Amino acid sequence: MSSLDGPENMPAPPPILNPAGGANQVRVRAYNERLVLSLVRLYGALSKADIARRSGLSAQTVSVIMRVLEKEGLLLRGDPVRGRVGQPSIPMHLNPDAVYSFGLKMGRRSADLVLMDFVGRIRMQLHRTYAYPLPHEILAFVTSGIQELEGRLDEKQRSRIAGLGIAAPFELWNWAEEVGAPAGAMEVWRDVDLQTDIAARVPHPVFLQNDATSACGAELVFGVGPSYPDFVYFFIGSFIGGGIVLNSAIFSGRTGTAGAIGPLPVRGKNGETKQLLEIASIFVLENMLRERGIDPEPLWYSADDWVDFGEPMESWIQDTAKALAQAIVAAASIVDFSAAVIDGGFPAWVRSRVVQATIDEAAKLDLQGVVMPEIIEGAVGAQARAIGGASLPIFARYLTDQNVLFKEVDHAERT
Amino acid sequence: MSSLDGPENMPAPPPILNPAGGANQVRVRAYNERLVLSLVRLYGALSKADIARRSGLSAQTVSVIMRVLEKEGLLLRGDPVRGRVGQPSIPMHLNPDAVYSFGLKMGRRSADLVLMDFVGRIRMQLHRTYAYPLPHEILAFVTSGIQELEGRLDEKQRSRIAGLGIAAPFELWNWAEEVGAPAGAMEVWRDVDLQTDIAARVPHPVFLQNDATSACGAELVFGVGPSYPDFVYFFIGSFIGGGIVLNSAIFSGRTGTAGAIGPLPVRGKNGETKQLLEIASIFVLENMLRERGIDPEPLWYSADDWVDFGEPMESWIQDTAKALAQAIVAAASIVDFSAAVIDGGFPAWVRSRVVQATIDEAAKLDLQGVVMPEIIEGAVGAQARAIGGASLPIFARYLTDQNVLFKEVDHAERT
DNA sequence: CAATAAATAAATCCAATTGAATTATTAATT
DNA sequence: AATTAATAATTCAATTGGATTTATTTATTG
Repeated sequence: MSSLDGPENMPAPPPILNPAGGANQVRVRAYNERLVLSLVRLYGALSKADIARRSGLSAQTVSVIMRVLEKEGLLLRGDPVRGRVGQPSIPMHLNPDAVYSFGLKMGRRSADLVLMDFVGRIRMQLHRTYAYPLPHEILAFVTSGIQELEGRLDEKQRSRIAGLGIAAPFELWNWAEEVGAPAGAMEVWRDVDLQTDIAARVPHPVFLQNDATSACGAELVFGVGPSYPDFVYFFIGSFIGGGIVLNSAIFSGRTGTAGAIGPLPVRGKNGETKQLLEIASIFVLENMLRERGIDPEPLWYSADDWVDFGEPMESWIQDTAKALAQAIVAAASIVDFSAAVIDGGFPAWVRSRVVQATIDEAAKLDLQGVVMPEIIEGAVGAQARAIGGASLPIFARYLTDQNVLFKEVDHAERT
Repeated sequence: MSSLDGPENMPAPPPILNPAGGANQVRVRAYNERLVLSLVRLYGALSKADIARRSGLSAQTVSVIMRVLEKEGLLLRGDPVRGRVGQPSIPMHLNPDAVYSFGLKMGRRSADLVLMDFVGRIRMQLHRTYAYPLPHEILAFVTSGIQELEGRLDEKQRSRIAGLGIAAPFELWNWAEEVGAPAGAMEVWRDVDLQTDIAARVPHPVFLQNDATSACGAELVFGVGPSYPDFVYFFIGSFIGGGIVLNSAIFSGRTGTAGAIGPLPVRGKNGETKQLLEIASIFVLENMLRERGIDPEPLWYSADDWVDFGEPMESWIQDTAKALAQAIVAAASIVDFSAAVIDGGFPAWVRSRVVQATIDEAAKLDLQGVVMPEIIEGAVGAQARAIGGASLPIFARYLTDQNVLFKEVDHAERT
């Protein structure tokens, strides 16, 4: 009954535990430094004494660590806080200019390259639209783009670039026709290893993650994450995708596709079973517009700048909300998420209407016994994917997403 | 857009990070000791050099740690392994008698008390059936039972008892009538804190966990866990319940009910929407038997000893398999589980037929785009809940479920 | 006997803690 | 207004304790 009946009949079980799990002083210091930076990031600004209280470390230890971090330029001291008994505390905050990171969002209709600083602000960006993406064009965009953006930095700033994080869809060759690519044009992507190809042309560490997962990560770090320890996330782009946050950490799963939620079966308008992505994707809206003779191109110029497309958009929002509501109930039946977060490559006013419609549709469903999550808007917006991508190099090097000492980095790194 | 626009407009975000997250030497040693024990447990037997390689620690460190653990009686040395060049290695394994632990499974129809050893073998057990559980009877059963079992141990053995782990259903008062309890009889449970009440009467640390989650934990540790890093688990008791394993660790969620899966909506025989627990629970079979004038009592005498109930059981297995198949597809759409594990309070031959029927039913569903998990039988069996309960004190004190240094224990401990 | 691997003893290193001292402030009292 | 007490932040110096490094011993194969 048990697999532990003794050493003799053990058929050498596979190694599941992290093989490099041991702890020592060097790793402890590295971990504590990341912990300090992460606490400062989470709270915006904290004094040494604050950090000592929150980390459980001694004041002396924190003092030493933070002095080092300040000397390295990662932390800046703010104005002393007076008004309370005792020596005034000196809040320390992240130096926004201490670290920069590139984020590349590559999509089915457009690509974005952003330069993000240490506190998550976008400092520069480039945007490009296309009918469909081709490897050599993407490569050219990212290499020339990085060159251009780096050209606007001085030597010192360039030395502070932590790397490039790519947010890209998996299996681009699927559904190529639905987005209007010529048959077979996307097949080239089957043999492309974007991470390796870009790493060969860029003098920085390169990271890669699914685009929706990246957006979810941005929401976790810069959006509603601090208020919700776990949530299911939907990002409506030309295709809908998603992500899952558990215990304040991205859960990407064995195959990296956890929370993909695109293929989730939902009941369509006429009672037929459809996949979520066949309803709640912007390409569907695009096709609806085209059918009615409306030019859909403005969808891709700038996500923050849609015009009101009237009836067809109204109809798309309704369908999308119905499908999202069902997906949320299904997810909530498996895991007791505290929130369902909805964002997308569209303006805030569209997002707001999608969310409200989803709340209304969810109320119509049978919720007996289900712990329903709060259905809320994402706080990051259309650039979430690029921001999430740009976060990858920073987190890999300076921050910790959880209080885990020796977690294996689940996104491979190439230098 | 970002929540990090500066310290001035931060409304003090809630503390999500573990407040006691700092690392120091004492904790490092405690962690490394647990890591060594966990590696030995996982592999059955390992030499010091093996542990050094697998943990990444230096040979000397491992040597010191394991000598201490051997001195404390937790590890035993096996026969030297010769046949290879160099000094023969000495495999070390857990001393089964180093630690004992009580496990109490309290259900709607029966209770079990087991004494488990350090390697997960049941050494003694008591069983009791009832029409429905009442607090004072459970308390009497556990206190007298522990007294009786401890009486069979000598003084030295008694001193090695790590604690008592309780596996019990949440919200016992729900569905009371369906299992034949008189209306209102289960209401008393609303005000009972079983953990506290038992802790007051038992001289050991007491832990509490949902019964299905406990069974899932037993499967993770003593069953298929070593072969599958993540799986969704179903335990068919008088009510069906479940659990979720992610990254080789139990995920119990914010409210402790993740993977409860009982209220999952599924389509019933006649196309109507039902909750999973209304179909795939043993109480349903019990009622079917009673309707046909068959005495259902043998269901509860011993889970390993059912008679073949013929047609009604056949019909129940079919219904159950249909519902389980739908639940598995729903779960797989959210998380890319590598397996769906089915076990229950019934004999292995029933489990085997349920699993085969579920595999057949799943094949009939639309699986387009879904990463389907392997549907397999649980390896632990009917006692999984009690074993999982008994594991709680052992894990809390001696082992680590993941390579997480300072995880907060998610089951409260009372001494 | 040479090569190899396991195991361990001794010395060294390093980061966290402890305890005491310093500094800067507010609060209370004269 | 001046003085004293209390409090809190920060840091210096000494200590602690566990991991690593280096070197040695032991046991085996070929």
